[in-house]
Amino acid sequence: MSNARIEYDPSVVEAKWRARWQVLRTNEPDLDHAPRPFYNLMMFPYPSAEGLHVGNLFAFTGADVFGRFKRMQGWNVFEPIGFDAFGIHSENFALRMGMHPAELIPRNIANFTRQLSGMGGMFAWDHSLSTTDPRYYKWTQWIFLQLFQRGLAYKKKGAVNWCPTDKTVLANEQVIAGACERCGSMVELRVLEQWYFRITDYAERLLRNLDDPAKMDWSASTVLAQKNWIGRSEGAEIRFRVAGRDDITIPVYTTRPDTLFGATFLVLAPEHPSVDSITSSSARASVEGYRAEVSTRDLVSRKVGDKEKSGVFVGAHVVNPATGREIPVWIADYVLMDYGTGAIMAVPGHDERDFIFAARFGLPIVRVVANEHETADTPIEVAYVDLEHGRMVNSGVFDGMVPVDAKRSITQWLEAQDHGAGSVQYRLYDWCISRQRYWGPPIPIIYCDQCGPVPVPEDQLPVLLPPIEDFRPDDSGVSPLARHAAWYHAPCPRCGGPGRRETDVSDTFLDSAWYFLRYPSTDFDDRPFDADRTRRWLPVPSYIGGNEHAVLHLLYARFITMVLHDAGLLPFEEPFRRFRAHGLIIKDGAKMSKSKGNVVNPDDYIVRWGADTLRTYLMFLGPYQEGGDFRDAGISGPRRFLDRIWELVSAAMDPDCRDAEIHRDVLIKWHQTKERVTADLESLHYNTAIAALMGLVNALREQNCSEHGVVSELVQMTAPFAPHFAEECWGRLGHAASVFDSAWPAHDDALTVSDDVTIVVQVNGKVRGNLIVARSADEAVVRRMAQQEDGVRRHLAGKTIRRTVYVPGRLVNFVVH
RNA sequence: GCUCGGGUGGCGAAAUGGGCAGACGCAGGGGACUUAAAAUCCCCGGGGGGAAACCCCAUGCGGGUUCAAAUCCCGCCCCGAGCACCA
Repeated sequence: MSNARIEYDPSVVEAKWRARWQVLRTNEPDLDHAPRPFYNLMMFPYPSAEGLHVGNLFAFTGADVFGRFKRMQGWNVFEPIGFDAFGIHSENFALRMGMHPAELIPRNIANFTRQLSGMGGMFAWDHSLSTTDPRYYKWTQWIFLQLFQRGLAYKKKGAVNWCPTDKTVLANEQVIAGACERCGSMVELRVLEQWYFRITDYAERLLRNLDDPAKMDWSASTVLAQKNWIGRSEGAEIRFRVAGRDDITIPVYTTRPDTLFGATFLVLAPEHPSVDSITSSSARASVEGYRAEVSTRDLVSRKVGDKEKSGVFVGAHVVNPATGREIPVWIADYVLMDYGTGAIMAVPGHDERDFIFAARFGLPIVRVVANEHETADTPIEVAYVDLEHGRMVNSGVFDGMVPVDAKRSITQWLEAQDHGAGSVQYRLYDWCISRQRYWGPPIPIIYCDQCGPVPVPEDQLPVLLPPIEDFRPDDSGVSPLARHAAWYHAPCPRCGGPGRRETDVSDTFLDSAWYFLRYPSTDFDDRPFDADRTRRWLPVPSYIGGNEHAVLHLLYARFITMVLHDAGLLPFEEPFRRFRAHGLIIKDGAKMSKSKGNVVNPDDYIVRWGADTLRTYLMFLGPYQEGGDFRDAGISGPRRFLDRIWELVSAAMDPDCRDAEIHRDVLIKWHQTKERVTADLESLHYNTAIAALMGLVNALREQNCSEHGVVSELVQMTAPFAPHFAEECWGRLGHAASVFDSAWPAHDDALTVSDDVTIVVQVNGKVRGNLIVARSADEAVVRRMAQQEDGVRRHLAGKTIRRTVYVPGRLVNFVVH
């Protein structure tokens, strides 16, 4: 047979099947009639100029393997891909290259498309999208309007980091030690009007659903990150009366109302609105000086801990409602205006930060909790913060209680006395969505002197981003769009009078907060997502992505989905049923990044080894959900593995290999492998699935077996990892249709257990021999045989067996003294 | 500082309702084939001792529970990621 000698040439095989998939529309499911829809989602990339590196490919391949597996299990898999191409990254890169992002992005997308189809992804290209396409961002703007109409979008002043050299707003992570990460100049704090989304209204629901298995099955690490980010805490809001004033009380939020008797001063954020009215005339100069000093500091250094505490006395006192004593009021920048009420009761005895502050400024420290070795008068050396242990002291009628109980009792007492009430707070902030930049979707609002901010009517969307040449941000803090007069001036949609467009664009996280809703409906221009399509394909049964998006992207997507659900536009409130975080590829001990100079470009590997070999190698080098170490040398193993399957296929093409007899050992190994690989693919344990397939290949070679049915199923199980290769092998074996339209191999439980088992024989827990017995052998026989093993007999000689431990099918352990 | 991961051969890693530690693979050594090399195929391979049969030690470190611990418990050390004055 002549074609048995054909060598495996990946470049030929891969080009052939990529072309065939495209012609046959193999990867384009019927979105309207698919009987078993399965939406296989992965995080879409930002199309950088550098192209995909193998770290990106690792992520996409793992998701693609899962989609291909599901398809072979009979699902109609929809696996779309798109491009998250708006944002500061593209804009900054374009600025650096002296290009316009509108020119740059299509080029990058073309390169990404080439790479993504080259890796053999099962992508439904007909439904690809780019967030920069007006056909897409029209609906991003529409989503903004949905929130605006429901009162969930609002404007307020917010502090931002401002780089005076780059003349731009910086995100907190772009500020390193108070300096701009790009130019190194010191960052200033500016207060600008910003658009916000009221995500905090949804904090409780966003938190609660995380624990609802009917709605969400997510990686534990991701759930935890979201819980921490939402940061729910329970405590009380307590009102403090200002001494000598009837018109003003100051509410504080505390998680430790039980320590109220130990509150020896109050601290307000420097920006707190009551500061002006309570500051005494003698303190005014120092208060003003302190506030001015604080306001020049950037947001990051303001928030970073482990620095000297600073603050000033405002010259006023409040009354502690528990003790009736007057306590001083200070302002200090360790209290943040945007958490709780912007004011705290300081309990230096039982809070580390208050303790440091009190020690620095000589403020009194009172103990209100004591453990069993301490009394009410034991001086406090370090803040005692344990809520579970110890007893209340110096706390009037609450003395003797455990702090957790006192927390409840004192809250009740406060409510009864009308001094406050139990309260729940969240660490989560409202989502600031405005960006004073160019490369994003304009926020669809027109300001009118008569009507105020007016939403752009839906039928006038999209508000196109004008193609201006000078999109460089300037010193004004106003978006570059404001300089484009023809665009900036627009009539008020309500009264027709002169109006001005909102010049901020929206955050890229808004683009990516709904892209999964758009994919199935990219062919409709009159609606963002079609109701029938959405009902058929969503919520997403499998979403795979990086944990770097554990909080922001995934939380925002959940929030937007919830809002659209409440608006009656979606039949579900959680968009992703199952989410799994993949790991990271490490190279030379570090995460792959351009700044580290350890980026590996997959193109060279695909040319040298083939995409199928690279895919298999990436999935083999470590557990998918943990990542692994990329080393050049390792890739030859997976290639040898494919070569050996190719040889088995060549042999199996011989008619004599049909229905040939299968050695019992091979038969068992075959069924064990099917069971193992199926379970491993389901749980994303790709590295061990490949190891099992290698084991089957080794067994077939040892037994000289290339039975047609076994080799066919081996090829099927290899298909998710090496799709082009498997198609070619499948064809060579004489199967007509695509391997991806074949049914996933089933195993026979009865054939997954071997007839014989190896029993380990131990004496005092140390292995001294082993024996092979029939699985069905009974205990007495096994014990007797075990005692007669040479090594065992030697170690039992002259000793008395005190006890025998027998684990069926596993071991016998003789305990002697 | 807090939270979450993770420390197993020369290397990537397997094995956790406790039960032969190192499956599978890379690199390495030896052999076959070849005039030779590459490719391919076969064999070896944690450390120590021993001629060998065998014996001892070994899953970051120190304790503990158990007939039996990589796996469970207590106390440390190191690495990675995230959060970071959230009252």
